[in-house]
Amino acid sequence: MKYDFRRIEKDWQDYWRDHKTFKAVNGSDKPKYYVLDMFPYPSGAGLHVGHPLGYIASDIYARYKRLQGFNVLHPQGYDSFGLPAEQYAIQTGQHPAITTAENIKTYRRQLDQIGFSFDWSREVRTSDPNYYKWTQWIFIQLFNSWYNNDSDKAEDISELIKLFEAEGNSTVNAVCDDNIEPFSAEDWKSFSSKKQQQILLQYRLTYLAETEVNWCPALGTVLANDEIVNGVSERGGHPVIRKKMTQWSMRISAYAERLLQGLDKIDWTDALKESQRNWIGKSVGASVEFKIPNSESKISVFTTRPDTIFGVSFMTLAPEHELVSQITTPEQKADVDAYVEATAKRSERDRMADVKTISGAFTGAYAEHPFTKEPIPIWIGDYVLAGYGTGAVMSVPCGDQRDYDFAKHFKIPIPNIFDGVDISEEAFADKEKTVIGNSDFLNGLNYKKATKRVIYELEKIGQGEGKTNYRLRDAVFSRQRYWGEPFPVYYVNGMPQMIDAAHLPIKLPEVEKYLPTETGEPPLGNATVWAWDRLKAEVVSNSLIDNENVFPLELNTMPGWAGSSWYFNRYMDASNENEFASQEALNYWKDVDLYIGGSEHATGHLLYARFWQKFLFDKNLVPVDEFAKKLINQGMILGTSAFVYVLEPFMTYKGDGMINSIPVSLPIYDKIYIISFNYIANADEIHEYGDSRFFHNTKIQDKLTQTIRESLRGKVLKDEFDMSQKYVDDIENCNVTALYIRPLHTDVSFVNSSDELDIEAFKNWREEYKDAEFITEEDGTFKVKRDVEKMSKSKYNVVNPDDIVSDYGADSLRLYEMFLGPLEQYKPWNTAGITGVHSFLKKLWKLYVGENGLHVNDAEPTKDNLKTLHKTIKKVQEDIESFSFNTSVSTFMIAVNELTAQKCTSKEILEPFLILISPYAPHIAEELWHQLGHTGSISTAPFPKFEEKHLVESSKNYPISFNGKMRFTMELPLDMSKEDIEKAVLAHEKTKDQLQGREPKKVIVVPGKIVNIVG
RNA sequence: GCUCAAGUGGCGGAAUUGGUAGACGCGCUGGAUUCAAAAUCCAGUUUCUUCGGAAGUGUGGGUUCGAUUCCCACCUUGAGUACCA
Repeated sequence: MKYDFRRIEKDWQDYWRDHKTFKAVNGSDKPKYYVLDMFPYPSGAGLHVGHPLGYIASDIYARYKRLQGFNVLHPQGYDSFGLPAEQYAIQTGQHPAITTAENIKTYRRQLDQIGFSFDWSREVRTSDPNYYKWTQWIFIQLFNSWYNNDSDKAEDISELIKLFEAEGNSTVNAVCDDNIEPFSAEDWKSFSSKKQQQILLQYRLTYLAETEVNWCPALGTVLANDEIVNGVSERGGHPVIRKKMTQWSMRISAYAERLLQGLDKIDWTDALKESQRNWIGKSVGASVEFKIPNSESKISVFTTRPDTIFGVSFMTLAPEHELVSQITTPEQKADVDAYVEATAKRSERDRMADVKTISGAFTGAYAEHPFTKEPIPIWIGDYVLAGYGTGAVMSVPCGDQRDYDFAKHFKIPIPNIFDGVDISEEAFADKEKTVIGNSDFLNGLNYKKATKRVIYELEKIGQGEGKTNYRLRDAVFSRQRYWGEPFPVYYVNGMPQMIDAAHLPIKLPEVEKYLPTETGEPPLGNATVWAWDRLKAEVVSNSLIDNENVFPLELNTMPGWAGSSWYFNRYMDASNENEFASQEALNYWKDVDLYIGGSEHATGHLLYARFWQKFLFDKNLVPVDEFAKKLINQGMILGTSAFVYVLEPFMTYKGDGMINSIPVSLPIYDKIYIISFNYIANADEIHEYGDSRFFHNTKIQDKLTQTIRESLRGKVLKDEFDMSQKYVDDIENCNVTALYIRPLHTDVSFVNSSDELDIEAFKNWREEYKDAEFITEEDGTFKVKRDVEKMSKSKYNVVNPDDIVSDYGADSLRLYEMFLGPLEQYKPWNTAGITGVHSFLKKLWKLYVGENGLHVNDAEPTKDNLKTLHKTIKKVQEDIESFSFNTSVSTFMIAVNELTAQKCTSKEILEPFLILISPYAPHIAEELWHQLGHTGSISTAPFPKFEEKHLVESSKNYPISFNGKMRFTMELPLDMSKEDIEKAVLAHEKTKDQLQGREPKKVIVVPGKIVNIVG
């Protein structure tokens, strides 16, 4: 009988489905264990071999825990709302609901054939109205809550209203908008309803406000900070600009401190915690208020170094700071306006790419030092960011390098306030060594004492206080897209009103055009049935809006992370129609015991989900305030791409109609090698910024191209750095600016086995390169260069798991993915290696089944049999518990090799061995288990018990080393005394050879381990 | 720039309370089987070597009887973050 994996895998997948083998029940005598994967976006491309890596690991763990006697919850679902699904729908010109359903079908088929032990009865889809009903419901809870700093938790908004009615807002210690105006109880009562609502919005945990947002014209939507990478959108790599828009936001900043503290009690990787800490960005210091003489305005700054306040020689405001226009003197107006305008023009990416150029302008205004009362010139400069702190800094050039550079550049005095420190070359920023001088009451104090003292003095004069600042900003929650959760919100007199929870879900309306617009009009604006009838409590036609009780509905939709911020709770009670999950279910499953997913969600999903969980906890809706006890980031499986190189003069980037400077990370290109570092612009677009000159001259460009071509012809392309270094001189001599060797991804179907590219086929495939000049090898062939990178359809390096499963089977795929290397590590995929695990499975099969059927019998196991089994149990158990799945696959291979060599047929050995391997290769294990005569699933068997006694040895093959180097081994009894071991070793012939007549200086004997002779 | 992680054969990787470096697998070489191929099985495979051995875990130092493992400095790669006051 042969190992017929196709038949076996299908049979057992059918069995599991028909018998609902992995259905988890809420409540059991067994202890609970919740194993969760980050649910996938069902993208149109389907799964590639990288996707199941984490699922396989979690599945092994879930199956292991079942064998250990736990009641295991191991669910799966789809994060089916959001940009990726919608972008795919737009590309293919279909409705997102249709493509999403199709994609989910593909995903499900692909997942099923890998043999996961998911409980599909609990499947969730974030785009399902029965699911997003509760996303909307949670949104309403957030709207109806505020953050009370005194109780340090979210409370009902009605409590806040009571406080306002009783004593105004002066005694309220809440997290709220910075620009809140104080009012009394009388004031509150006298306010119009609209004004009251406006004030409440400044306190609510989700609120509508005009904020500066990251607007992405190409995607037609705003993006959250974590959705932007290197100044361009994470999805598609489109430019992002700053824009003021009225948007829903989440007051996540209220939870900054608790999100930070909570990290200490969860078992997540240090790297991930570090990146969340970084994102929260706590810094402790003081806020200081600087008065502007003869003006109502004050400048408030945040500083971590209040101790250096006597070193302030100027102040700097961000160019966008609201005071700039007010305080600028008429003489400086032209300068300041020009600078503000120039800064506004620069894209985020430009600003990021060019942090070295110092620029700024003097406003002509002066502030007053809080202690010395000296006038302090007020400058503006783009090194101060509008979005951090107050958008203004007190500049202490002697203590901060950026202030120092700015002062040097604009010839502003640099007073020294540090004793015994030379600041003629650079600023002195070492807090630990600081001794303050020239600073009145701070003289002679160190950093700690001076900080304490100065805060005391500032508070005394009412011009400052100790303050903790967080980098974490409130999260923008509106998207101008179609494929997302609609807000349960309608507007009366421009003020948002929540729809009563009883009427949820508010279903996504049908629209004719669901494409986003570049101007920011949300697609829901095209819906004709999208108004709220308050009396009937239903969505009605827009034409009725003039009626007394019919109001417009919110046109924005929620971002992709809305649905993923609480889905782990829904799995606990996925079909509940009355609650997002019953308290009974929530109290039983509590939290995720093991969460596996990618590290790319560190500052997005994983932070937002923690935030919502803490909020739900505050509202007594969930029993724990951290949703996942342990989290593992699986590494990415990389694909091998093939490149061919083409010579190209640099093309201007016109994604948003703007001219950009150096393409630091232009994602529109696959990869760019810069030969020279200037820029060719069109003749009518000549700019000059700082040191980088932009000019245009086609003749020079042509000459350069010629030079490069001639230099490169016949050269072997080895690595891009050498290349650029080698030719950079030529380029500069030509006075020319830029040229690229551009690598193009190649479909491997044009590449033969010796890596030669069929250039004609390639050119037909990518017609735009019909006339391009490709770089050849010395022998004139077009060879591709291989490089390992992220697997992606656009890189033509995708390996489809379907092919692997059909050629080698799911068990081979599962074993191989684990065998590839440590789970957390990034590693390249190489299909060739799978034959190793596949032939292992065949050997495993042969161990149980011979030509004439099963050859397992009741033979008494030998000592060796028992030893092999028990050392395997020990190692595999240790490995699973430390998530070292790659080494347990090796252990299985060793065990099968040994048992085969031992000709083991004993059921007593082979049965427990099958249980051991069943989490990894469940299909073959079930099949053999069944053939051994069992009727139920192997997943209900108990995990074998390790017994030390089978591993006890009587002798040890001692390594004998000389000066630490092992030279030979000696078999000696383990109960031999140190002295006898020494004697036996010294008497050995090879010892004499090694010593060559010298006397051993010292002999180290570690019984049971090693002997080392120092000679 | 800062933070973190990692550097071991042709390749993926194994080995840490410091104790036989290269497990396991791929690839490669030779052999058996076969008309042949696939499949399977056996042997070998870090480098150098005068075949006795010797060197060897990014580089240079240190601690130790003994270091891939601990300490210091540096180099390289990857990831994250970036004028955060």
